[in-house]
Amino acid sequence: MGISLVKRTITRDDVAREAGVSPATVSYVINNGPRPVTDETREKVLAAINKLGYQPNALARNLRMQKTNSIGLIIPDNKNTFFSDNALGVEQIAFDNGYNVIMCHSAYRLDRELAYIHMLISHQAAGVIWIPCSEDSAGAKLLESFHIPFVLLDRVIQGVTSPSIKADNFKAAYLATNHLVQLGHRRIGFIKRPVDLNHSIARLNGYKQALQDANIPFDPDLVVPGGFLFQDGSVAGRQLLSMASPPTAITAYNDMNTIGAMHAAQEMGIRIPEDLSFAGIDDIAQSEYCFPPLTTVRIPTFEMGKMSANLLIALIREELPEDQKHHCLDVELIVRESTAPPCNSK
Amino acid sequence: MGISLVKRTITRDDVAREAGVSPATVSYVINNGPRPVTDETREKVLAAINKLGYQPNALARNLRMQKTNSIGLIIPDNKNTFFSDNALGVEQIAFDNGYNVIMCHSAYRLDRELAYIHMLISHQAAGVIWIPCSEDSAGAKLLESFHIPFVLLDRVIQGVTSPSIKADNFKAAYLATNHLVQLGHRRIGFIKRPVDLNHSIARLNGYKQALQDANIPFDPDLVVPGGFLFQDGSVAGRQLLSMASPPTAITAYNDMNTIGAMHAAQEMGIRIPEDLSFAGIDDIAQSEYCFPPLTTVRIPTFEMGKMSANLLIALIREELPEDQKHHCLDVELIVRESTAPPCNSK
DNA sequence: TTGTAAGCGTTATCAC
DNA sequence: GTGATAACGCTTACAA
Repeated sequence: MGISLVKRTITRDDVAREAGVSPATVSYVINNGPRPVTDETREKVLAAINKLGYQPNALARNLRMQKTNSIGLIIPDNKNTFFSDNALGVEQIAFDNGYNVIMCHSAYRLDRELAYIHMLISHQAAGVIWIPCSEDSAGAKLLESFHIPFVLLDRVIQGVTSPSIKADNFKAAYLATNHLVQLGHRRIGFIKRPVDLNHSIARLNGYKQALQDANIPFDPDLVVPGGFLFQDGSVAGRQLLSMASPPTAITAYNDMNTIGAMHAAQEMGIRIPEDLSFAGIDDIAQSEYCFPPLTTVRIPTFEMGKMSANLLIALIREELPEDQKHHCLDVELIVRESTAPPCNSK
Repeated sequence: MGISLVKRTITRDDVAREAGVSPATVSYVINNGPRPVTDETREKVLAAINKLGYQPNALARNLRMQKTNSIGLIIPDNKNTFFSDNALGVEQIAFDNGYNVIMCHSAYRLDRELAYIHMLISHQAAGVIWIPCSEDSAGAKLLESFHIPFVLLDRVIQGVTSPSIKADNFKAAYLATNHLVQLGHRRIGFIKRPVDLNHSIARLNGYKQALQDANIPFDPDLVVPGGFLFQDGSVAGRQLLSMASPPTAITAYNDMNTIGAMHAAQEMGIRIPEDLSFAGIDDIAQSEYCFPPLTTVRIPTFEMGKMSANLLIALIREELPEDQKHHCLDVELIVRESTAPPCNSK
């Protein structure tokens, strides 16, 4: 027994009746205030809660309190580990602080993004963490008009001054390119994002700066567009490698394209790293799995997620100092080298 | 203007006042029923809604209706693409049906799982999709006692009769192993899950059956435990390859371990596929990125997520026929072969 | 066809 | 220290 089989919710009034106290007293026990309760009464109430298996109704509570513990997380694609890893960081901090996360996938579509924003407003979300899929500001305006705080993750929107978190994308590309420069390469191919956004432009600039610092002239022919699929990187790689004077090293705005290009090179029978070097930026795929090992710059996605949640919670609690609204997280080069014997040694 | 700058929520009563009608009429317009409204009144109401930027309060609505549109999704780890891909499928179907998804990460911890289940009960979740991290039935009992329907994804819990979705794990391992058998291999190593669960036992059995069907005696020495990390697969691979009489082909209960083992072999300078073949089962990493190309069995994670959401929604609507409660999704072998010239041709 | 009002399960302000 | 009771914003039965 103990478990009710009738489909009627057990309310605070039931608990009060069972414990022989008033409904208000039950609230005071549950919420540990705002008024004191004698230990004896408390015991009675807790016993009744236990016996009835009472669970407070968060809907009623939130309606009354005029606020919720829900935060919306809007990301373009959970299949992409860059986003899902961010999501994990957000969830972790949210959980630790008693918030729950409503997952919203825009699928890179503005209409879905707006639909979700309407939903979040309707559900009285306490705040939103958002990786926008465009620079459109309609959603931001909407959230602002309903006084729902939000944090922009990885992207920016023109004219929106909300807190933001990003990685040091310039440095990421700089480090990857510079690693290849240090290996002695002077013709370094770069696969760029097919449609440039703020962060991909920063990466292209990092590439250019690393070349410039090494007194290597920038050759626009060595920059080719990749794509969002692994195969796109492969195509871009083949394009670079079939040039009259092909690069001796390749990097890209993200690892999906780096790995695709590396794959293409391997299919072409080119020896890596003897005849061609690679360095990546770890957005999406897990470069760790590559062979030969691939040196990459790690983007701290999980940390970005955690930080954005911390920022949002501070914002909700109105405890966020103005000078801590915008953060750029540092990135780190991870050198991976093969201990494998040369290819033809066996 | 048009957007209120005072932090006061605009309610249905405000709309009614603005439109010069009663609050009830506003509801009838918003909900398209249950009573008819003249076109003229409707226009007035819609105009007022628009002018005031009114958004109905879902909390109040749900409290009144005694039900919500929220479904809980409990997964162990969103970083693992097996789970995040499932999540994407769930979200897609949920969105299409007007449900929102509350993401709950158990991080493989029972206490977190239970904490989330309590949260979902408290929030009056309409249903739950759950990839349990253990065979403990406390959470299931709790959900049942609150009459919250749930679907078990990929796992089963002893004594729990809720609807379930899984992949044909037996067939997956059978296909992978059989692929290697067809290539002529007779000593095939298998990396098993360190702690066996229902699905990993099915995979081990699939491996055994494929051997048996080819009249290859089962050699327990060829089965070694892997782990949850890429490195674990690498260690297991080295273990197999340093045997007195090593296998000529290797497969594993998941691709994390397959790829780890393949990596180990490459580090050891072993030529693939000339001296050693691999076949995988695509749970986690994206085998597509491997070189040499890796033949794998695709587990339809996205489809599993979609199907579980469809099942749950039918269950919520009490429209789920008894004979459609349990589903086992088919799996498919994806043969990938290299077009690369042999390793030493250059 | 439309208005009025009860009630969903809470919290918090009153009295006692 | 505790018990009644008025909101919170909505849906819907009932009244007009």
